[in-house]
Amino acid sequence: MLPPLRRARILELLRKDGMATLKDMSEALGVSMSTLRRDVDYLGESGHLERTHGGAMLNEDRRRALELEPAIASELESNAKRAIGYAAAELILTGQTVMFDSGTTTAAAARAARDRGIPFTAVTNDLAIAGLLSSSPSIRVLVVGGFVRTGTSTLLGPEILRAVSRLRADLVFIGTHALTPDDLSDTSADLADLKRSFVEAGERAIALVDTSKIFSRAFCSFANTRELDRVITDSRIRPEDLQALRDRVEVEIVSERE
Amino acid sequence: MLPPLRRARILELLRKDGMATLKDMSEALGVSMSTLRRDVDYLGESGHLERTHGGAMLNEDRRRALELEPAIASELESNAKRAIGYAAAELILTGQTVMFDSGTTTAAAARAARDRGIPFTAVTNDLAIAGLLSSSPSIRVLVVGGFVRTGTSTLLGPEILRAVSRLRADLVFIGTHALTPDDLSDTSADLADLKRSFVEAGERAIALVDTSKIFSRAFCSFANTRELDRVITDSRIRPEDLQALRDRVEVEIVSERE
DNA sequence: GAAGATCATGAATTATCTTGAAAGTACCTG
DNA sequence: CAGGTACTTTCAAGATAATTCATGATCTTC
Repeated sequence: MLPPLRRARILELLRKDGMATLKDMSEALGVSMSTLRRDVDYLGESGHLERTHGGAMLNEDRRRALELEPAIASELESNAKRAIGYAAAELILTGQTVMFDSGTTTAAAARAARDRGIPFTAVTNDLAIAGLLSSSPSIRVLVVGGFVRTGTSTLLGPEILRAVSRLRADLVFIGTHALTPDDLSDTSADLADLKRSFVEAGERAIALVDTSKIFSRAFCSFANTRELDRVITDSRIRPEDLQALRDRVEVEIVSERE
Repeated sequence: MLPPLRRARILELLRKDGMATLKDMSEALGVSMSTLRRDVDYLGESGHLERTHGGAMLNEDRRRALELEPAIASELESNAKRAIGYAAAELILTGQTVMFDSGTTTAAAARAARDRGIPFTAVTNDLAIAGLLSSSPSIRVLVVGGFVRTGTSTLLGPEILRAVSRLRADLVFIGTHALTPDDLSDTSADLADLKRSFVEAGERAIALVDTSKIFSRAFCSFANTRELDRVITDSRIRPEDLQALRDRVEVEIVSERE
């Protein structure tokens, strides 16, 4: 069995329950623990899954489709995402206006920003982010109106484009489905249009990217990396990718703690 | 059992009652006190729960921020509210546009409407209502943008007034803080303005009122009872109040089941 | 087409981590 | 303040992980 196939089947196994032990997987695939360990470590470093002692579980984004309990989802939120969110929140100054694109990485930034306790104005098209921020009395939260994308907490639509294009923000946090050294892209034209308008509305645009998304390409490009003011990602980025990216834009690498 | 799963299940247990003893949890999960103690301490340090002597409880702030829907599902929603919501949802016809005012009673109507499974378009200024409707693929959900009222899931502000005044709906469900035979009123001018625009935007306006609110008066009046097409309330209304109300508007009394 | 290099694999060894229990300490409660 | 309960610390056993090496397969290179 070819290694890529084996790795695909590991992810397939994980999709069943969201997590599995190494022992179970080695038996299911008929390979030795050594080989399986190497595969799982590889998939962990590339961000496709998360290692745990004795097993592995799906990457947060891939797990989302399984719709676990929110409390569980939050506990399983990756350290990388938390660290990226924390670094992003550090950039916010008192009184600024900050836009949060829809997504889990930007949600991590929103949570970290809330926990910093400084007053600022937030603008978002994500119901979950709005919910997170609403508990803090020092944060003014503006939700741009639009249609809910079924099964998600994202707001979309022409109304939103108009609303966003009228706004100016000091800081914009953008999530992305895929990032290459050249551009950022996402899965649908709707989303791409919206993210495009977010980038344009901000004085500074910061892309928050976890490494499972890095250097793949999705359907619709929505921004050039040179337009960004910074990319914040985690330390699992490959050195050669980092170099290619640094030729275009300032890159901040966060270290996952704990 | 993998450690992350065990920790997730601890949070799951806590979500049921809000708190639990270490002993109960160790038995429920089938792990030793030592292990459980380590997990609970870990979750305490990461902010997911609060330690107490002999047990643990869910972090209150986190509970609300994480999940908008379960907060409504809990005791907040009385049987009366459920019954009112059910009766309201019965009024919706396939393909109609329905506006949901912000509030727990209207949220009950939204939930019942979602569970009926018929396709319609919903308009709301409530994050929680949008969240619970978004899970149904047959419902188009439009969120009117605005500022979040701190500590609630209500959207407010001038943008929303403009947006609502441009819309037309077949049906509008209105919650109210207080109801007299003459008028409906609420606590702040902002809210009253908004509810006023909701009433005007709808072909038919239906007030959903549970009896704890009936026949009191709040600060700002926002509509005359004669403008309403119907009031839905529960059977605990006093007979003389019911009579006074029926002189002005059609009243539907629901019986609380269970 | 053969010799050498490179790589993937699995086994064996050693190191590290997790777990549960035991012993001692601090803390609530009556 | 006495008795029980919960907490902390420590340790040993088992499980998991990292490291190393031998083997066989594939790929280069001549």
